[in-house]
Amino acid sequence: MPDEGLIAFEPRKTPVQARSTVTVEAISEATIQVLLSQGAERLTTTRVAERAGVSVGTLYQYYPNKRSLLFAVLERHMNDVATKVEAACESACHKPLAEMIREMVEAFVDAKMERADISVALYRVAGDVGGTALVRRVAQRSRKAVGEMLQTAPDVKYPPDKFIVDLMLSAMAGAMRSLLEAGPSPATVRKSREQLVLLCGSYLAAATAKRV
Amino acid sequence: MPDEGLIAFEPRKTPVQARSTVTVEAISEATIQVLLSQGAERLTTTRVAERAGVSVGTLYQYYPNKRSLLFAVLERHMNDVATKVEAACESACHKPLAEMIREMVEAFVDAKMERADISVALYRVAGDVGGTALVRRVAQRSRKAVGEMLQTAPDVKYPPDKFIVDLMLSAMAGAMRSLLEAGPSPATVRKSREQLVLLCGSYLAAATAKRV
DNA sequence: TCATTTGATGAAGGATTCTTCAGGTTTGGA
DNA sequence: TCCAAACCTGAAGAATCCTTCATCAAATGA
Repeated sequence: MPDEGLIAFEPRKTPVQARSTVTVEAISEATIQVLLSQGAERLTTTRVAERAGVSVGTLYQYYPNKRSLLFAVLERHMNDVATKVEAACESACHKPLAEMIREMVEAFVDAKMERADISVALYRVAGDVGGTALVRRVAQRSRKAVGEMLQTAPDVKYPPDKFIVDLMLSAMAGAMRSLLEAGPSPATVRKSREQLVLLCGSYLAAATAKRV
Repeated sequence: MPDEGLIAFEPRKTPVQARSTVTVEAISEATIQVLLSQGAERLTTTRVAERAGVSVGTLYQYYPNKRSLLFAVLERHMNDVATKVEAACESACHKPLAEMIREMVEAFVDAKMERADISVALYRVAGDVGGTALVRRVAQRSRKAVGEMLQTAPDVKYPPDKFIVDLMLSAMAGAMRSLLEAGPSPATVRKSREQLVLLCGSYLAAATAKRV
């Protein structure tokens, strides 16, 4: 495993004036753009700064190094998605299983699509940057939320264990990734959303039908 | 999109003596090792050569550049997996749907696990190197094989369209990826294999139950 | 045996990249 | 108005990295 965690990831300085808040936001956005237009290999601190319309020095005032920049962008996006999934799970408690799954899946798909560009861009760096660790940590949040939601389903005899929920979520994420990377039309997205509901729904129905 | 295809990917020279065959194999293997131990960012032609026990010059005798090296390793692995899935599909023709799915899924899981290290290593470069394009091209082979297999199922009224097969395969691949990256125990692999059969099986059963 | 082809070497050129820092500009409040 | 804090700049040092090529070693087969 590549050494992770040995590098300072914390932001170096927090914006206090409005001016710098704009700058930091611009850098964040530029990171996505460069990632999309040039790829991870050609992503350079200088290039990001240029695209953001600031100098490299400015970038290093807020991020101690390149990895921390990528890490921060990745972290923000993943937290956004996880938060929305959690909210959906909360609001779907005590409903029938089928409805639960629908609301959860649709929240996930919508969250991803809201900033499809970010999602696609980040697939390119999730491997480095201690990405796998972060992905797992955030995935666990979703797993927990889904698990707790399922406990409250009136029509579920044997609530599935962590393992099953995990598998379902990773399958859903995998299908979503493949979809996003293909640059789908709105119609395709709608259809995929429906099919993902069916995929997760039929699996969970089968997996909760009898004791495992 | 990063510029792909503008670079020569073809091997520069094909081994003719036994000596060089060994060398090329060693380089290929060293690429995996470096990828696993150092990560994509720190993968260097010099480092790969060193690990392989040869000099950089030798590496460049067979691969015109770094990307072609990664591309070749990625391509070989994906073709291996796709070939095994195709074989499974062929042998499962005319059987009941449930059996088809089982054989296909198990072939996929086994193929991935056979060289789990390679699979994990390659997730780290699939984003660059024109990987997404390659992944899509190879995925299409599997999709075609699965689609044709399903045509012969005696208990399927409405054979699913490409779209559905695609979604199922990407979901399966996504779950498998998440599993592999977690470094699973043999027991976990067995259970996952079973659950993946259930996931794909219940989805396809649901998706072929009525006209879409 | 020996000439030809194949394979291997690794120092060095050329190009990028990450990161710093000394010095300048802008902002906000006293 | 004026000063201290916040913010920005971009040239340049130090470290890698990719790739080539002139040169040497091994194998092949006639």
